[in-house]
Amino acid sequence: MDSRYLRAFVAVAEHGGISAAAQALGYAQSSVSAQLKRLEADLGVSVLVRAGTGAVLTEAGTRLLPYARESLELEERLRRAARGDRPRLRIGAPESLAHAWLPEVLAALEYGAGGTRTGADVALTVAPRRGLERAFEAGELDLMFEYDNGVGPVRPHAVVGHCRSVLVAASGHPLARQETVTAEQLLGYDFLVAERGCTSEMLVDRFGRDLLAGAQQTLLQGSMAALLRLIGHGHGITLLPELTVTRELREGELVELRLSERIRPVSIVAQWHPRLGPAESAVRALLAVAHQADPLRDPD
Amino acid sequence: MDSRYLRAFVAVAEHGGISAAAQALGYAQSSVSAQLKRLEADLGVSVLVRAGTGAVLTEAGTRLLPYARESLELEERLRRAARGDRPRLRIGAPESLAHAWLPEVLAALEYGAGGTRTGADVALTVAPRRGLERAFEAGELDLMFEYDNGVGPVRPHAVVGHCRSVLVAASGHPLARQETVTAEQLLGYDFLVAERGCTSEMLVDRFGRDLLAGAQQTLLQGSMAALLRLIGHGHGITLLPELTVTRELREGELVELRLSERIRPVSIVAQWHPRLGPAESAVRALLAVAHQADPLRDPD
DNA sequence: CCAGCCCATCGGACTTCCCGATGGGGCCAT
DNA sequence: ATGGCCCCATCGGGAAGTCCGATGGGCTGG
Repeated sequence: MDSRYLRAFVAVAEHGGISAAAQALGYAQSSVSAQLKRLEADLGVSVLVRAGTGAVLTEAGTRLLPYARESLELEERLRRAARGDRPRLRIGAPESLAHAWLPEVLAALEYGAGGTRTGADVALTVAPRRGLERAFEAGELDLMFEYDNGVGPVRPHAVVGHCRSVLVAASGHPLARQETVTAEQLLGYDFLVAERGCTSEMLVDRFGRDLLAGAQQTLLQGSMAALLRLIGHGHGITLLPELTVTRELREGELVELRLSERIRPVSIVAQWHPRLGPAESAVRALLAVAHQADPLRDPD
Repeated sequence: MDSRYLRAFVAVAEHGGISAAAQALGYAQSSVSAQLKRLEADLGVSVLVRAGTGAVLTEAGTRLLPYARESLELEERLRRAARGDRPRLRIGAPESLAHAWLPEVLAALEYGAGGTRTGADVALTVAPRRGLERAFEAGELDLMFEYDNGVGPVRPHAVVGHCRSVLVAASGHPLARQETVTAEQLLGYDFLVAERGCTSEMLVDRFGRDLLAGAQQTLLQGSMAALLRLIGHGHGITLLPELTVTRELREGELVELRLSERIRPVSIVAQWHPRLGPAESAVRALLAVAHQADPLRDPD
């Protein structure tokens, strides 16, 4: 099996046709056509249906595509490993972690947890949870950080930290003056949701769907800074991991609402591919740093 | 990059020489020699040092080898996926789990958790912990079960169950007559260790190294049945997850010693590769069955 | 119904691939 | 030391693969 065949197949899947794929790859159309024919002969199944308008994947082709992508991805890692290049570590994280926690961890890692440089090229991708999971499964990420709030399908993960969840608002917010705030009182105020799949699911988990259905919600994805600025100007309240707003609380830009019910803390979890190769040691160093920084860690 | 090159390289690494590799692969010696030359030209590094007695891997070759193996492994999965074959699920487990827990889970899985057949070809490998981890990282296992007793390096994993640890002995054992047994009293008796890395580490964790250093230990790996039979005949005591000896305790073949100190329960954890493809659904069904069967599960 | 696009196929030039044969070099027993 | 033996690289030739441009059939939309 030649990876050129897989490259051709992926290109056809992405460009919608053999001619377009050939142009993208720098081959003649007839060459790509022949490559796909050989691929199909090799696999023993037909992976494309040729039509007048282009080519679309058969069912077998749909099954093949993720494997083809992974195979090309692996070949890339293989070449890097053989050449002895610095390992590449593609990290994905939700914005609330990228905003406040991850930079410190990465900095501590790079400036040497104990003097040892990790020697990995880090590429950080900030995206909402669903996007991260998709990218991770597509092989576009080596290491992914998420929150674990106990909902969603079980996946292999390693717990790297814990964090309280806090309800925050501007210091001038009406609720900020109260000694305690009940869940029902929240209904009257605009609720800014930073990340679907984290904050909002935590709320559902805690208060039931009713709260979200009743409360006015504003979704503001992609800029934690903008969301916090909005909150700081008195536009609503939000629920976030404490570490995301540590600075803002310290500086007095935001205040924590004293909710009558305790909100369950979330775990920060990491997931990575078991066979990262050289990048594995960088992951271990990074997790060690994260573990050191965990304010709620068990002294086990 | 042609996978034939990688196959040739792996064969040379495994057989210690080009001639032997060629014979194993059914090529002429000169062909394998040329393939390796092309591989090195393609990668831009030399991966073998040729000697009079054979060929050994260079440093680059050592880095390359696991990637080459994974690549061939992936190609195999790719072919199966494209052909639409039943997914293959290679499961690894320590013997204490294979002895009593895993068969029930697999049976419940196969006879349909809710009527749905999983349609996966299961291959079960029973090996001690270290062997499982090595096999898993070498890509020879898709899914691995282990105990988590909190020691060892952090890895991504999913908790699938919990289990008490019990000290067991024959009903006629001197300690079996006592109302409670202290840790010091154990020192006088032969201690049968089933699996390095699980039972023994649990003991170290609980009682400190001194107990193990002081107690007479007998290591009996590879046959849980033989170990339990020995215990049943009065030859020593052992510490095992309760589920391993559920039947023996019920039948009265073994009795649980009532230790004065509580022994921390262990978690049963699973680890699998994030991109299993079609086998993923089989894993999920299996974990659901395991979760149902967990006697100590949180009603979360 | 025709222009335009897409894809399969063909023939030819070129390269790659594989084999058997040959030869150099190290290791070991004689 | 030296010859036998094994290992590997290289060479030449035949087979197969690879790529290209050209050609033609089929589908689509105007």
